[in-house]
Amino acid sequence: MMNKQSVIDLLQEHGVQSTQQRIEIAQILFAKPQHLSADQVLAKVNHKRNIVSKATVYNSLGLFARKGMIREIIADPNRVFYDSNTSEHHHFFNVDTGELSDLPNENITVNELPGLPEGTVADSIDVIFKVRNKAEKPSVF
Amino acid sequence: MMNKQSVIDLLQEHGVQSTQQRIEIAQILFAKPQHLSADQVLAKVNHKRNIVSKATVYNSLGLFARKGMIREIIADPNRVFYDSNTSEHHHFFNVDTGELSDLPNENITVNELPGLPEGTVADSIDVIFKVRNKAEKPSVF
DNA sequence: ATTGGTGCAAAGGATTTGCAGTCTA
DNA sequence: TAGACTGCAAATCCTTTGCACCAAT
Repeated sequence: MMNKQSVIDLLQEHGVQSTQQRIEIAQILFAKPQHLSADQVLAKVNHKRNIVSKATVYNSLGLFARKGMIREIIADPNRVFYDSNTSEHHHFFNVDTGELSDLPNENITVNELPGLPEGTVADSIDVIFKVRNKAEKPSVF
Repeated sequence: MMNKQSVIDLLQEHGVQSTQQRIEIAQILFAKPQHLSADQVLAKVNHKRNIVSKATVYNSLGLFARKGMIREIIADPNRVFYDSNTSEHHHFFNVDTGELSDLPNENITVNELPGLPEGTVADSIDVIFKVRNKAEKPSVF
């Protein structure tokens, strides 16, 4: 678990005012590289006692993502995941279980891009490699 | 606009029973290669008169996607897009406007994968290249 | 006739919002 | 103290569901 002072420093580096709740949330996120949904963060933060409200968790995660502290991963149509690992890498997404895992970056190459859409600049690239459980026989609807 | 008989054939090829509403929806989708959300499809289908209900649009889009007629694109946390172009290709997503556009496939290479997660098999790969509007100055929250 | 499809409205789940109270700088 | 942040509950938005009616084979 990242210590409190490191978290405060991290917040400041990213221009985010540090508050009790933001520190709690950041400590959960940066405990290790992981993918958590807002609800999962809420559950972890409030595991011991109720320290942070749902609204604040959502607000903080959105803020952290905008500030580049964490990365938003859109893979599951039902919820957004936040990744505390912002280094270049991509993801496996298990469509059966909804689990996300890391995909080493070396295996994906994006060549020179010919033309971005009119009047736009590159922001980021998300690669989602979808996998299914092997055992499950494909459901024949 | 794809004619009615072609749509009926397409449905049959994919093992989807053809009905009035599904034909209406498919005609919208396959009018041209495009990315539409459920609500956009609903609006287009019912442009003239109310022919199809919201539930049926959602059901049909889900069915078409499962059957491989169209492709589901998860890029915008707020809604799912459906792409009538199922050939190998990826997407640009403008985070400012929420617009999706095609990214020619040649520019992305996925090398051999070392290890998929335990007990899983490959399903598909989605690459979302996020872009921002050039003019807009980055908002400094 | 049977089975599957549709429509409606209500339910559901994730995320956001409004506003009063509280904390940080 | 002023401005920013938080908490709570209500509000929103997209999507799914339950169930009665209708259509396709």
